[in-house]
Amino acid sequence: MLLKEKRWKPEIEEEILKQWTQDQLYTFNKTTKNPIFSVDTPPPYLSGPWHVGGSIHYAQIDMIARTRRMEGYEVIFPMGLDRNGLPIEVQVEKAYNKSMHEIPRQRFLELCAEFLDRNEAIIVAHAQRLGLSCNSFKDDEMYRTDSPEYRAVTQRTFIELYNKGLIYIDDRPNNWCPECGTTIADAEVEYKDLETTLSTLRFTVEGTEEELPIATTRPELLSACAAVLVNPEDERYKSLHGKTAITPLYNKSVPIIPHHEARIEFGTGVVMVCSYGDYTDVRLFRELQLEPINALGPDGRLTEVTGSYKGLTVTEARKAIRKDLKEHNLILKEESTMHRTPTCWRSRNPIEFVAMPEYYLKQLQYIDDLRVAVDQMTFFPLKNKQILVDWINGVSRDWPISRRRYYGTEVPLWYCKKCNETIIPPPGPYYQPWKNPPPVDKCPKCGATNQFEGETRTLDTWMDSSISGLITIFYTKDDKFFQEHFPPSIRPQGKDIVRTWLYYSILRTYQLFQAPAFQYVWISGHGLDEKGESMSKSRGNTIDPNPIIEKYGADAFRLWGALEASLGSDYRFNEGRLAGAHRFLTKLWNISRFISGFPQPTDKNIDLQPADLWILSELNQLIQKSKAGYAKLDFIIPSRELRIFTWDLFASHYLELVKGRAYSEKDDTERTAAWHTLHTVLNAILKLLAPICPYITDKIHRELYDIKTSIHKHRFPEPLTGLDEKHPTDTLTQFNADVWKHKKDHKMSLREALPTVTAPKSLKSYSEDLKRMHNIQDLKFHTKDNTKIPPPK
RNA sequence: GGGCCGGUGGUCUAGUUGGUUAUGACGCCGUCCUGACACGGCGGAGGUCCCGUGUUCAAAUCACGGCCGGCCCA
Repeated sequence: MLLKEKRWKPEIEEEILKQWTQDQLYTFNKTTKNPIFSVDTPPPYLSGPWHVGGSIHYAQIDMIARTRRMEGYEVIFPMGLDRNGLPIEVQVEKAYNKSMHEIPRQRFLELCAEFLDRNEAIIVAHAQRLGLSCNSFKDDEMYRTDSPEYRAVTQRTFIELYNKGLIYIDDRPNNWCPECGTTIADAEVEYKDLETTLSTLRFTVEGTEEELPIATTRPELLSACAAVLVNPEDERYKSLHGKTAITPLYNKSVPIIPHHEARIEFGTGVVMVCSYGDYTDVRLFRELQLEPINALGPDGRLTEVTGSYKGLTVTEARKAIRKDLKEHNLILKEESTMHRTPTCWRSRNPIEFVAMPEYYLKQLQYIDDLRVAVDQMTFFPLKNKQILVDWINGVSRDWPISRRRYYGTEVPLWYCKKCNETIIPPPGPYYQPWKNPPPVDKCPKCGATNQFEGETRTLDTWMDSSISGLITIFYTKDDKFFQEHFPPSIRPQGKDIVRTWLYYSILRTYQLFQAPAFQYVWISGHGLDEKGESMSKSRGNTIDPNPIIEKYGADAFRLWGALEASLGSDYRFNEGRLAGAHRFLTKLWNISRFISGFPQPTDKNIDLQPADLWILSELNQLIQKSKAGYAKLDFIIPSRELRIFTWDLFASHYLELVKGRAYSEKDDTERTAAWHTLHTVLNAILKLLAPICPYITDKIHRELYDIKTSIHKHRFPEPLTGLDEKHPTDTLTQFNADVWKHKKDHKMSLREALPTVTAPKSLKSYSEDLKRMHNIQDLKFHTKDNTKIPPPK
């Protein structure tokens, strides 16, 4: 009963954690009669450990799960692990200093899995230490996006969409490294300032034959020039708007278009747009709907459209065309310049943009339906819904979903070598076409046998992660359950991946089920560093949560996260404030230690005194405000309310007020009422704080109130009925402050007696408690609202 | 370049459906061991609520413009 430890220490948390694990406290009970609430936990990506922002993010999501549990729901809160995709491949390639193309595919996959397993162990252990109440952390009960089961579901959805005619092949420019001979992803592109030659070429204006000099660093792409841009504000060229230019050497007509992308001060102020000199070109081709010309082939060499430069590499071709242009007197000027050049992180060479056939998922035709679906979901906070709405309004092309990478879910297709027919397998198993035989013996179109080629590409990882919500409610595993509990209740996530994870999840769910993907969407802000910049490995400003948890404990860390981050807004890391959160837990511990010295009365009929009624009435307000905050999933509200009530009202005023009664030797109704009230209030505080600080509340609650059942199996307290809501709280706290100040001003000890004090009349009912608290011999009352204390003689 | 969000004492932050002396934390200053807590108590100093204009009887709160910061996209 009596709390033994003098202080709350982080090490106690580890003992409690062991107990939770042993008791399997948070297991999901499918046969429950309670309403079910399902949380589509973001499966952490296993490229490295969490920084404090990541840990707080998950702690807050855990608060959602714990809140709903204490509201009476049976909660599905899975632990998933996102293991597909490029970053892990890059890590492996860096570690072995080899491209994945230089390693046998099977071996490469094994190396990735080894890295993932190592990172997974670290993250899972950390997630548990943080106090996450996921249903299970058992190895075989967490889901992994690279497991055969998960990938089979991803492939099943691909097959379904393919059969519906929603997937097609199209050419799109990709990042291409001529040195490595492969496509690389955007994430692998590094920008470097490299020296290059800026050549000013002699274009002419059609009709007038007027000279139009254009500076470019990519003369070898001249044959792929599709337009010429001038800035609309540029006075020099206003007369040319809408006219046509003739390219040198190729004598091709291209439109002259006014566009803000042309910088007046760069070169001659006129730029040529080619497929594809850089990202800007790629974008402009799309925006201006220009027809691309493939001057560069997938082999990294120039194509026949360039004429005599066919077969040359980019470097060779640039040299050759400059020579030819000079011979025809088409170069007006050449100068050296620094150019921000996209390069391959591995080979360090400039990359190219080459069009390649890739698979696309249709999405444009769904935009209107998605808007409707989005309006059927409730957003926490509402303002962050706008990020999604803006994105949906801006979607302008279909989603490219195939990747020329290895560590991902395979595109489940085979091709007939003879007639090029695409073979699509039936949904169900996990397919690896690059090593598995096709699902047919002979081609359904031409009848050829054993003439098949498996697809080698994989899917964009968002194809996998966008169905996590369905997995959460046992999609394909338990059809009845799935149908009864669709859609999943809530998608909690950061605002940085609204355009990807959230958008794609909504799109995919709609395509599969023609319904909104979630009931609720909860979108949080970012954890920033002390300076207010978001933490990232590339910035080098990440803060490791582990030393913090070791020093202050997970509860203090979580409480800080709750107090700091108002719903949907960014927050900054600040150790001093975290230490402040820790101090609150010490305070709570000491309050509990004090109260644990008194037995909890078992009597049914308690004769509550005015001071007891006062604090219980205040408690009622606390319960209402806290629960309202929890209902909004905005944890700053209950955490602040609890802090203020517990520290500034309950401890400072009520505890002092009832000490006389509580310590009384007399076994009377007044003492019983004090004991009863102390325990009632503490018990309620613990339950209200439990979702935020699961460790300390469980510990105290077990020691004082329920040794058998964890606080996390209990519900939030209900407000007490029949209490008068009107109490002179401000007058009471002000009176106490006045007395304290008086004694302080007169250098009196707090224990010292005061012969006479005159207090506001509204405090009359607390007379006995007040007299004992301040050691007042004669307490009088008057109709004024001030306090009168004669100075000591 | 475009979009979104924000800008409140030294630092960070609540409050923004407009309405009395603007919330709290950390830090700072002073003081005190009071029957749980010095990781505590009590008292105190410290603010043009980014700037400008406007709407209004009334603006931290609404509108417009600007400056600064963050994030995302291109």
